[in-house]
Amino acid sequence: MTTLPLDLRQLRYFQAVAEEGHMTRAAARLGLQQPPLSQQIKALELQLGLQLFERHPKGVRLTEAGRQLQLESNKLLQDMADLQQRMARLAQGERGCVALGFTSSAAAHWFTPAALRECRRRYPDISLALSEANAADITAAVLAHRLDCGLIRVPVSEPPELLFETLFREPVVLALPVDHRLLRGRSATPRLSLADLHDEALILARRPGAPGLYANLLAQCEALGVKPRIAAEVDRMMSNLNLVAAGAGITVVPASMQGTHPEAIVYCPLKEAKLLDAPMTLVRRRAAPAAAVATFLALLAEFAKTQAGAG
Amino acid sequence: MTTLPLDLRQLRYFQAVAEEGHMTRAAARLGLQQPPLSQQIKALELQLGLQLFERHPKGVRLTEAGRQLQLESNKLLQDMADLQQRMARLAQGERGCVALGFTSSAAAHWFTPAALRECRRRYPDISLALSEANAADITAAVLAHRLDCGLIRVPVSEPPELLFETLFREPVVLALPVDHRLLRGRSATPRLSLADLHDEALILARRPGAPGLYANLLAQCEALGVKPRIAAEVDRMMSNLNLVAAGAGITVVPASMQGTHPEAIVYCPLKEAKLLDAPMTLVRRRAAPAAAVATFLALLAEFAKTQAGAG
DNA sequence: TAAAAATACTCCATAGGTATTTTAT
DNA sequence: ATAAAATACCTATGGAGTATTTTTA
Repeated sequence: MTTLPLDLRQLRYFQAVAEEGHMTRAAARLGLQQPPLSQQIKALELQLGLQLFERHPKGVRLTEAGRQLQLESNKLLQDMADLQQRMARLAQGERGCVALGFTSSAAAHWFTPAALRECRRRYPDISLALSEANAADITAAVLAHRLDCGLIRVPVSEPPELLFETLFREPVVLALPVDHRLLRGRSATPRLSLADLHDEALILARRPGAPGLYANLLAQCEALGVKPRIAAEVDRMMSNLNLVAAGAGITVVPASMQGTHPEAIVYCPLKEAKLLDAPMTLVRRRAAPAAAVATFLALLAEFAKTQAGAG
Repeated sequence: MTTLPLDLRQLRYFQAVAEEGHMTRAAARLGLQQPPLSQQIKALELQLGLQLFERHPKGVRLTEAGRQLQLESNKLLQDMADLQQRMARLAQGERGCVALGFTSSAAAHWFTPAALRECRRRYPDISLALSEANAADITAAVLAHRLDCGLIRVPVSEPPELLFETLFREPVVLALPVDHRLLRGRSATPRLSLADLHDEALILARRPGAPGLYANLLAQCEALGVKPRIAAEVDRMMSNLNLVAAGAGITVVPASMQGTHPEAIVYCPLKEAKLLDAPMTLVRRRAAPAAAVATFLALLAEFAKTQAGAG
């Protein structure tokens, strides 16, 4: 005998009657008439094979079995309501999981950690799965649904299924040792030009698998006939600045990195900054994202506006 | 917006589809056709505002939200099944609560603790609420639903709403000190008569509120013109035997107490035992008892038969 | 006798069935 | 081209409403 499953509706009705101790009042509270309520209670008693209420002329009273059911079904109904609540939060994007990839250069910008911190603060039930990789791998992972979205600088390829959105562009600045000759006899932070780089010792970060900021810089110099000397090639932008601070040469960095080694480095605006500025690019699939991802993307967009103002 | 409650049926359907990864197979497993199943799944997705499955040409696959729902609803469905199971056990009388009262003389008989022990062994989920009181209080408590049933010896009143059932009758025996003069020059345990009590030192247990065995004994003696001397009055039957063992006199006890102080007391059958035998009486309401009480009563009846054979 | 619950019936919403179309590989 | 899911439409079970009767203190 495979007994029929319990009916949630009947349990809810039962709860109402148990609390009111009165069929008619319980029916009113439930927004229905007394007879169907009596019927459902009776059906429940029949199915369980238990008398749940003693009928008295001024209402009903729980039997021992009824009291037992009340105790045990209360928890169940609560769990059910909780489940519904959690699902609603999932649907509204207040809960869920976002898989985000970023390049090391995207991670280096204060925007990235700040946005993630804000997401955790505002949406503690959105869990962020973070991973760092180069732009090509991130693009492939988003395409393959292994990631929901990615933060990169310059896209390396643009498959039609993906959307590349520039969150903001960031100007670049020249970084020079405080005692560099280009600074002598000028204002504290003079506006310089690419032409000033001619014959200068230049420090570059070359990222494998991504034609980044420095490829662009060299192309622009070549277009102007300017020929800097490559003094060093390193693998992280922060290393550039360490070398500049040591007086090994000059470099170009996103403006957001200003402030590193303030005692040893002077950051100067560059006339051609617009030609060189570094984008922060969001990669995502064109298809509508899951709700939690949408929430995260909205937060990123909002934060990007903040950054545009601040930059 | 008070969202509609979740539908358990849809959750069960969802589980089946999630496990099968295939609408048609899941429908077969659930004993229905594919279209209504698809409809219910769609309705669930619509209500939650979440896509639960990705539709593929060879079946369906859970989305991230679907996986979440699966995890959380699994537990809920399990809890629901458990609740149903527990209620079924309540209905079948394998679980529940029995409030039992007994007099101290009922408790003194091995039958009572043995029956309770057996009940605990066979039905560990039936909880026994035990209380000791005199027969009058027990009768009143059963009448007032404070107790489900009671074990007493001689009923003190018999309200029509209550049922008094003699589980078994127990003969009484005479208990004499081993060196008593009635034993001299006879067989080891001679059959004695009430007439032999004439002028003997008799030890009685007088129970307040219950005309018990000893009131009956004195009445029978009087009817025969036999006049024993009352040597002592105590409040527990066991005390009688202690005094007999000390040689203070003789007494009459239910046969079940034979074996106490075997080195000092001789128990002799009594010719008039039938007139004096002590009943074990079950008190209960005439109305049909709760299932667990019925189970307990059945066990008592079964045990009483055993006792009848053993006695 | 006067409340509250139970019963008798009616109606309709919807779960489920059947037939068919659409979809995606 | 094929297997699976979606859609369209129909049927019927049963939940809920209305009117009435029964119950019990």
